[in-house]
Amino acid sequence: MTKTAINIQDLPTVYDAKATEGEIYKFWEDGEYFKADAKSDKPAYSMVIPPPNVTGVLHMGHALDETLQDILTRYHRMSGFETLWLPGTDHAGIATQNVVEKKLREQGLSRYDLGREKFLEETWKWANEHKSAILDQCKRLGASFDRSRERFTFDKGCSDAVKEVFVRLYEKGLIYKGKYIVNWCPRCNSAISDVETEYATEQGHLWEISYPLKGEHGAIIVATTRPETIFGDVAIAVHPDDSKYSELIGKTVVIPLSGREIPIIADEYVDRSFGTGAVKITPAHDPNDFEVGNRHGFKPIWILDENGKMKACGEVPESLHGLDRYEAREKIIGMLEYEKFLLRTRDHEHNVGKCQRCGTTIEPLLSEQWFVKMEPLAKEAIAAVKDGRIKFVPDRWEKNYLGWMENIRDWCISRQLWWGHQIPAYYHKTTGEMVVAKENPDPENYVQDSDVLDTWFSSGLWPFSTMGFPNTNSDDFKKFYPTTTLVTGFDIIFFWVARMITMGLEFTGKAPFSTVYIHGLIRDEKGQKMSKSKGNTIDPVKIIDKYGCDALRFTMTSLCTYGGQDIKMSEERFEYGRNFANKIWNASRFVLMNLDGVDGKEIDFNNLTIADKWILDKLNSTAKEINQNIKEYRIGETAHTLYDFFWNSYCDWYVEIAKIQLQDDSIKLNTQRVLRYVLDMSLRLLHPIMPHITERVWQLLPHLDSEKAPAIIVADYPVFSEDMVFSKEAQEMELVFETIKSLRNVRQSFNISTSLKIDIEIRADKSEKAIFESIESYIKRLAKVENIGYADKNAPAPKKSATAVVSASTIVIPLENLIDFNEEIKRQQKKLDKLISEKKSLEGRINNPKFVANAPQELIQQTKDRISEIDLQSNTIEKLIESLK
RNA sequence: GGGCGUUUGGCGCAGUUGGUAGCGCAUCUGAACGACAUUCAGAGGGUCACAGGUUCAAGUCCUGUAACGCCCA
Repeated sequence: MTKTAINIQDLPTVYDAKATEGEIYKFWEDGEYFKADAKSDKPAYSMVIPPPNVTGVLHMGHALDETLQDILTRYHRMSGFETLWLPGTDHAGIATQNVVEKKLREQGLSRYDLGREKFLEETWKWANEHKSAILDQCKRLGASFDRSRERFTFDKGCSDAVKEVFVRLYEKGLIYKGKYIVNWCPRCNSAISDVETEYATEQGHLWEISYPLKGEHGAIIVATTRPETIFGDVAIAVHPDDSKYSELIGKTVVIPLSGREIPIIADEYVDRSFGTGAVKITPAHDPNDFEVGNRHGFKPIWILDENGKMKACGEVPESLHGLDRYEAREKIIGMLEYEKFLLRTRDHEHNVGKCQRCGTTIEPLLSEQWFVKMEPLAKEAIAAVKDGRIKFVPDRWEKNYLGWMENIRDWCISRQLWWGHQIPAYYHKTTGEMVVAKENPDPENYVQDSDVLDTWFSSGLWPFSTMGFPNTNSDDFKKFYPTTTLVTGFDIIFFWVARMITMGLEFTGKAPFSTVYIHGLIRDEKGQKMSKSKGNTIDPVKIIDKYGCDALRFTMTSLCTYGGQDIKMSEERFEYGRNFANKIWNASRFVLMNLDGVDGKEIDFNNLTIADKWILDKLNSTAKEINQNIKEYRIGETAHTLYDFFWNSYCDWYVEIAKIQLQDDSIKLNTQRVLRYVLDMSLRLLHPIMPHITERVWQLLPHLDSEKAPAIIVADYPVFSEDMVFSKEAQEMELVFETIKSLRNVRQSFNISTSLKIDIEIRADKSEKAIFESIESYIKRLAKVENIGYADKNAPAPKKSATAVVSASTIVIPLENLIDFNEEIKRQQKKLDKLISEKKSLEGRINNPKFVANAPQELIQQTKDRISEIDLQSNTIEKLIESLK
């Protein structure tokens, strides 16, 4: 990594990301630059990573999320903060258990064959093997997180925090155990929470079934989407005001195929317009029916088991025992039809709950579970967002969050799994008495609850369980909690963000972060979600191999919008970042190759050319804009601004001009200093987004004697400086650009080869003559001009020439034998038309008395100035056209 | 049903307080050069979904409509 070891001339002409990035990352690791110091005096900036699942492999979503966090981390590290980005992984209860069970199945085993203890051993083994794989992959992304603080949601510290929180919530009455209808996944064999249930519209049927009245003729017709549950019916309900059924209320009917007798009841819950207006009540298998059942004091009857199969119980006909719910449905329909109980079958579209993990249709099941009482916790979580302690970016997500929080439902936290934090509740073996405590009070006589907690319960503690909680006196907790920013996708606002906020406020009294930065999701080029099953994923590691990490980062970043729109991604888009990295590389090569003899002194401000001042001014305003953009989380704009500055200002103009200035011994040294300075500052500005290439070049660059930083990663981030404002020169440089562009345009219009040098005659306006004289060398080189002459502004327009009207002046290019005058007339006419239409619209304004009365003075003046400029130019062009005819 | 988002050149998208529409890709034309062909120079291309309204002035603010997408019920 030392400068002397490298011969600048040997640097490859194409940037080799692969050869650079690993080496640079190691350089940072060896230098321990990612390590945060809890004892530092600097103000803290901290962030915790949204812990990826241990089961996961790095995907584009991580790549984006981690890149944005790394940008913020690196920016703050360079801006004087003691910066901690804390990495870790999530034990991912169901997902991990599924993976290990699948592996067992391949060996013909189930988890029950192993038993709980052995199964957990296996799972731990698997988790330990995979725990860090995804974070290792993040190294390829350049992630500058502090691996010495890496955590796992199931490690000792996090487990202690979970127990502490569970016990305290229980003691406060905020955790309770009870029998309620939960979303049950028959495949995962566990309860899941409301947010883990997704709804999909499905084409189903509505079956109308006749329940005969007991002891008399007649029947009541009930419409249902789930005929297989009739054996669990405890009543038929109708609306109390439904005259159709009023005389049936209180009568008894007989359940078809089973013969059990149930009453007809009245309940306002019934929707009269749905089906026949009479519904069956099955409290054990439907959430609404459960409520109705409770109101009327019915005992629920279970007829489906945890696997979604018909129970072998007295209520269910023997021929159906053990049948899967869908098989049973088919069979029951047949039986009902045969027995003439089925009156009608209609198509019916309805919403069906699906398990978010495996897509299996949810079975609402009445069972005993643990819940967190959310309403009391939500109060503070709502207040914290409303009063601004926590800010969402973009702010529209605030509404989304508040809407959910304000209608919060209790959180089912128990899962019938083995992999996870086992619930710290203990039951007496004989009396059944329950004790909730961090440790088993008496292992001889008490057994622990067999259920485990929802993974998100531990994720909800992540910002403080990782900082030492429950020990709130730890150095990390004191220095880095609360964290500053949380960066994540909108898809886990409810799952995770909301829960961290409630838990953080409850247990630390502080909001766990002050800003939640929400970005969009990465989709494929058609806007579809990427998924392995669809086969439309893009592997970030492959992209890094092919285009380079910095290219990946820059491309992704540039696609972020302030509104957090989803990003449509296709592989070709990474060429954008790769090309930019290559541009940086080559501009740097140019500068490095031209720094021979440069000293370690600062720029001499008394010996600056107009171009020097322009680029310094431009750099300065760019730095200002970038700092502002990052502070406002306008990361996409940050990328665009830097791209534009570096490529279009520095490379396309300043470097080209510097080539001229380097030929002039009186300004050579200072030009070298400016070249170096602007490159150095550009690299720093770019570093958070493109860390590797900027560090690489920075290490090669000779620095000022006063430079203290050993690496760009810890160098000062550029900020706006009053000393670097050169408004006048920046304005005057416009003349350079306009002149050169016009001349190039003339050249292209008349097919004049670039190898042919031309002469020009400038008819300069008084105010511009001096500037033209000072920029002659630029014009000569960049527009391939041999001789520059001057003439009076009002001299007659010469024949046989092309003309460029630039600002208040006119440039004549004599083109004997080279020019087709009809072409020139056409060219000039086009420009004239454009000016005239612009003038027309401006005049429309200025002639409107209301505009003059209301518009800001500055704008009025601007408009007037522009009109006179147009007058001047169009006048010149008109005369020109006349003379050409 | 409620809420949110999107609709801008062929494609993908920017456009922060209202002040004459920008970028990348693609297209067309041309290319001397010791940083770079992953490059350079030049050019063409948009009645900003639609209909009203506010304003001197609307892509931008307000109302409504349509299409697509997401979240919640």
